[in-house]
Amino acid sequence: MPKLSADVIETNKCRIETAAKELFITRGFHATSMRDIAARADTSLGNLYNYYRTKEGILESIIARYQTTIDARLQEMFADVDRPFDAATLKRFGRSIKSMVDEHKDYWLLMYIDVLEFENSHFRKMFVGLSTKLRKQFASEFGELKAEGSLVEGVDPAFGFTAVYMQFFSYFLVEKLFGGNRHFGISDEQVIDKLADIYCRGVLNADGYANMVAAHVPKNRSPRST
Amino acid sequence: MPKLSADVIETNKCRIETAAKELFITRGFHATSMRDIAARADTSLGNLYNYYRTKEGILESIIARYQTTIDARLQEMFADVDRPFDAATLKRFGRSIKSMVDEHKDYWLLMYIDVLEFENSHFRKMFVGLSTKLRKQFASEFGELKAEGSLVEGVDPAFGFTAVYMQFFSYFLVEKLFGGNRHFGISDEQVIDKLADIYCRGVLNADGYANMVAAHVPKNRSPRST
DNA sequence: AAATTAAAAACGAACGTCCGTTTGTGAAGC
DNA sequence: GCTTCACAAACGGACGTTCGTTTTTAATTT
Repeated sequence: MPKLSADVIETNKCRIETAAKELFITRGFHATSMRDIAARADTSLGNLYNYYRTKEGILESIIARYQTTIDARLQEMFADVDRPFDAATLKRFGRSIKSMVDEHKDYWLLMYIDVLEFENSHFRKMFVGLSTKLRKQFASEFGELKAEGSLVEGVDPAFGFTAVYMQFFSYFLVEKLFGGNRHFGISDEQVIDKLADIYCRGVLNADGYANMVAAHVPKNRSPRST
Repeated sequence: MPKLSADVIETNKCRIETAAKELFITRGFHATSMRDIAARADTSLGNLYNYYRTKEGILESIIARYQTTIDARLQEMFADVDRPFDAATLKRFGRSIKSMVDEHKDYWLLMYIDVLEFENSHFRKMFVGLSTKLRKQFASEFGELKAEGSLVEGVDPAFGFTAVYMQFFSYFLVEKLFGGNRHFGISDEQVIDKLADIYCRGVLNADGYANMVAAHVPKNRSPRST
């Protein structure tokens, strides 16, 4: 009764969406025609409508497919953060964000398309309640910091982590998508280092900061260190 | 011999560009037609081509007109910063950025149009060499901080100011354009306060921070009472 | 294993609409 | 009275989508 296997259908959809994505991010959604997409996907105009109801349906499918990839990637990055305001951990986190922005540049361009042409309707959930999500994610870590008395009074660690997360994120977006070209004046690696230091110093009190530094000297936390 | 006075021409161009801008930012550049623009500007389709060579010419004119406005606004904001890492000054600066983003939301949407459809060619200069510009802008202020020995060792104040500037800026862009909806979990005013505090603490050393606080709290409303 | 079959998939022409731009023709201003 | 501005009609093409037909497909029957 049905004719194409699910695998083949998936392969075809992938080919179409890859073609569409490449066109969308280089010339925008409205400036890309269904004929362009068909040609680049090596199929016919009419056949696109066997897979998607409308042109916008293609965009939505691309975004949905990406979303799960990005979500998994973010979870992985968060799982790697055991001590949120340990400078070395924060630097590692910053490098992860750099990789994520680099590797999924297309996705973030789609986000801007969404902002402009769909009032960010597909991506809105990316930022709403962000600090709440992070507070839950790091509930035990933040609790520990508070219990230790390592935090500056009046500074919420969930706020601090949201801030440094968004700062890394915005920095690399500007660098990769806006042609920032070292807009902070130093290399990406140095930006990560300096930001991590500023945030640790801004969130941890004198005791907490000293403990953090001390805890990291003798310990051999990362297999990467020599 | 020209026929319309320069004033009238300017007025007409303004009317056309205002109409075009409103359409561009609500539905995107390619999704806006010259007919739409003509209708909203209360003129005829053909007449648009007496003022602009192409549709893209309208966009370029809008951007150019805005650019001078924004540049002046930024200069004004910077001029108001006498002591870059005084918490109260930094908070005032944050509120300025909030106002600027609020009042010129259109401009920043045009920036995203530029990123997507023109590879950011019109806006690139906004970010290149940003920290260098700020270093020049605040040369004397930064020098003074260094001379006083108020700075944390290894932290460049020009870097710190670039970072906090971009942080404020990105935060409000996400709030206004991406539907962030208090994505830091607290009000804009509180975000400004907390970020300013974190950055002051991250950039100034213990002496510098104490001096800054003392210099700015002449009354007995002491934040350090506990 | 080969032939049959009916539904799904591929296709491209066709549809109606809208696009950016050009052109020609009066109206208005120095 | 010549130049410029305003306008609407017109042009050629491209748009997203539909539709009818042909081809492919995999299960079913020989």
